[in-house]
This record gives sequence, C-alpha cells and structure tokens, in this order.
Amino acid sequence: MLADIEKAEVFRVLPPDRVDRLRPLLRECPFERRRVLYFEGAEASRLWIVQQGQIRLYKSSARAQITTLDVLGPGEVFGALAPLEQATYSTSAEAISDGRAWWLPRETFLKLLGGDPAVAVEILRIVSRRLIDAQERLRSFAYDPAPARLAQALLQVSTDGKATVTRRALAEAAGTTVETAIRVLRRFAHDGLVVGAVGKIDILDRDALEQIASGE
Amino acid sequence: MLADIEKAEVFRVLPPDRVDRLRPLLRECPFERRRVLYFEGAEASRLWIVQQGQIRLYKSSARAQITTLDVLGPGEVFGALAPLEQATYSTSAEAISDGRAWWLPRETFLKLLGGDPAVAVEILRIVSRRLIDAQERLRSFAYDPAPARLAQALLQVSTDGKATVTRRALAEAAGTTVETAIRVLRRFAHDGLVVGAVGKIDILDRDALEQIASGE
DNA sequence: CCCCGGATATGATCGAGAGCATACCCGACC
DNA sequence: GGTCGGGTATGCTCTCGATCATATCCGGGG
Repeated sequence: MLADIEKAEVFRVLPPDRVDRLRPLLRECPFERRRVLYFEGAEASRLWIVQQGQIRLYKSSARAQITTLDVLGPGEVFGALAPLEQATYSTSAEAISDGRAWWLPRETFLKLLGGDPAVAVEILRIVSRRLIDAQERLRSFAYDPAPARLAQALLQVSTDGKATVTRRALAEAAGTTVETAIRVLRRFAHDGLVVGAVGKIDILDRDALEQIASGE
Repeated sequence: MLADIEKAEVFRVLPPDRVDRLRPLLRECPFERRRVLYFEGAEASRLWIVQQGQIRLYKSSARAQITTLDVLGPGEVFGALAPLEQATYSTSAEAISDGRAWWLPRETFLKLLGGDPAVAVEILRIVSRRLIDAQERLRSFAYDPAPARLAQALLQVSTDGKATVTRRALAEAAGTTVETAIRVLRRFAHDGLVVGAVGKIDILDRDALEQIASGE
C-alpha cells in the first residue's frame, strides 16, 4: 500500500509544492482481482499509477494466447506513457489482486511532461528500463528453452523465496503452455529446487534456478 | 545520407539557434560494414546518431546465437539513451553497411535532456515507440511460428518491395536459424510470394506475406 | 589460378514442446 | 449435498524447427 503519490516512481522527483498542486488532479479508482482496466487498442486516455495491489500488462493473440509483458506494483506507472500521436493503449491491463489505483487524464500528464524536464527525464528513465528488460526478454524468447524462461519468470515474481502465482500465470509470462509449466515445475520439485502447492511455489535452491535461467 | 543533424529525429524539435550551439559538440565518425561501434556491457559513454548507412542493435547469447533487436537508418539515435545510473550499453551495435555517425558524450546529452523538456519528450517518444515495438515482437516470439516471424522481419526491412538482406540477417531478426530461414523463403518463392537472390529478396505478393505475418 | 570464406541449398535425424484428452482435487456457491 | 469452475497432474501423439552434414556457387586475395 502506497500512502501518497509523492512516493510514486514518477513523482519522486517533484518538490513537495509541485506534488500538492498535482494532488487534486488525481482520481482514485479501486479495482478487484481480474478487473481489466483497459484493453489494447482502446483510446489511451489515462496515465495510471498503482497505489495498492498488482497489475499485469499483457497482449493477446488469436486463440486466447496471452503473453504477460510486465507486472506492476505500488508506485509504478502504466497506461498512456508514450507521447505519441496515435494515442491507443499498446497493451491490456488487468488486476491480478484487489487494489487501488490513481489516474490522471493523458492531457494533464502531457502538460506535466512538457512543462518540467525532471518529470520527462523520470518517465524516460522508467520507459528506458522497461525497454532494456523487453530487449533482454526478446533474446531469451528467441533462444532459451522453456525451463530457462520459466525459471526466469519464477525468480522474477518471487519475493524472498516465495512466489504466489499459478502455473498458468507463469506460463503466460514465460511464453509457454500451462502443461509445459506444470511439467517443468514438477521436475524442478523432483530435483529439490522448489516445492509447489496450488497457486504457490517456494524456492529451495535459488542458485540452481539462476543457473537454469541463464541457460545452464 | 543525412546532410545535417537538424533533421535527426532527436533534434528536429530544437529551434535553429539551439542546433547551432549543439553542432560544435558533435563528433563525426565514419564506419565500415561489420564494424562494431560498441559491445553490450561496455560503459555507455556516447549517444550516437546515424548520419549515413545502417546500424543494427543486437544481443548475443552463448554459442554465437544472435538476436537482432533493431536496425537504424539515417537520423536515428542509439547508444546511451537511458538516463540510468548504471551506464552500460544494453546491446551491441554493428554497422551493416559503410556509413557515418555522429556522437556526443553522454554527459553532454544528459545535460541537454535535463535542460529542455522538448528534447526529453522527443527522446521519450522515440524510446516509447521502441518499447511498444519490442512488446509486440515479444508477443510474436512467444506464439507466432517461424514463417510468420520471418514474413514480419522481411516486411520490416523491405523498402518498396525490395529487401537487401541475407538469409542469416533475416534469421537473426526473426529468432530462428539460417537453415529455417532459407527453407521458409524457398517455400515463399515457390508459392510466388517472393523472388530470392543472393543477399536480396523481392516481394511479389505483399498482401499474402502480411497475411502470413499476422498468423494466417 | 587456387584457395577460402560466406551465402545459398538440401537431406536426414531427432527432440522439445504444443495440443488434446482425461482425471483428480478443492473451494465457492446454490 | 451437489455442481461447477479453476488449478494441478499425466499420458499420448505429432509437428515444427533445431542440429548436423554436405554440396554448390561466387567473389576476393594471395
């Protein structure tokens, strides 16, 4: 839970008085698990900031194939980040837990961007980091086998050795199928690397997983 | 060939006098085909701008597996784009033709960024677009079969129905092997979609290729 | 002129993983 | 208590594409 937007990654850089002027412009929006905040292709009218809970950004193809691109937690921004002409969301956004978000109109955000280099540089920093991540995942998707990608996804979502995540969610983050995710995780469990339960995986041997994640 | 940097995507937004002050800070650097401008992981000390020729950004894994992430032409920027603390290049950059580039020191660029919202917003626009592309490619790599990815790569690099590209280069852009690229392109040729030569592919049926690229 | 490296081409093999079917478990809800 | 849906589990099959091997063509350099 994030008490205030002054802690959010976008607005950290602003002096307190600037944040104060911003506060009345923000709307709050509670969301429940599975709620889709927006779909890919819709008009990108809002910049969102997670206050509480988690949001995943994903893309879907034909035949219900889904790729999870990013999972965001409190303080992280998403939505109408790009100052591009064609203002449509490039991904869909779905809540993976109950929570709460702020949003502000794209226009307001763009004005903010153009008015203050600090904000623009901060957003650039955020987007750059995501680009670098995406490029690394691209390399991984091109050449790493499914177990490596699953190990990466698992390490990614785990916080201190524990991951609350279904096999399906892992599969969608790793670009594979539920069946493969289940089989690979069973093998990990058999080899003593993890212990699995329903919707939950505990990591026993992080080093070994990292080994596998980096391609043996 | 780009006559002047005022046409480059980064500096388009600057008024002429700002560009004039910038000009003395730029260095020129000629490069020949296959020259590597920098390697992934090296200190990101320069922002580069293509003046003439083409540069590809790529990542390599173990066993000489290479993924081409982007191909840049005149006016496009690359290199130390991200205002992050750990200033290392996140990809390698190699010339795929003879050409020429400008560069300016990362510090100079960062000062420029912080000093002018217009520049920061422009860079943000560029990086955002690349992020959106990378995300779409990620989806594609996760689920599209090799022929679809190859068709995409071919359409990407072709300029009005003609592509000057080797099978290997296409394979590296599509995340597959040379052999597969060759076989798939042969099939395309057999089906009358393209005609191939050494280092060159002409598109005959763009619609059909787009059909295949989007997953049949 | 010969040699070498890179590009294209093609055959043979083989395995990872997708796809499909089925089954079990369990919590939610009627 | 019964039903239903989602998550996990497992077997079987089959295809795509990676891998390995080999061959041809061609341009450039000694």
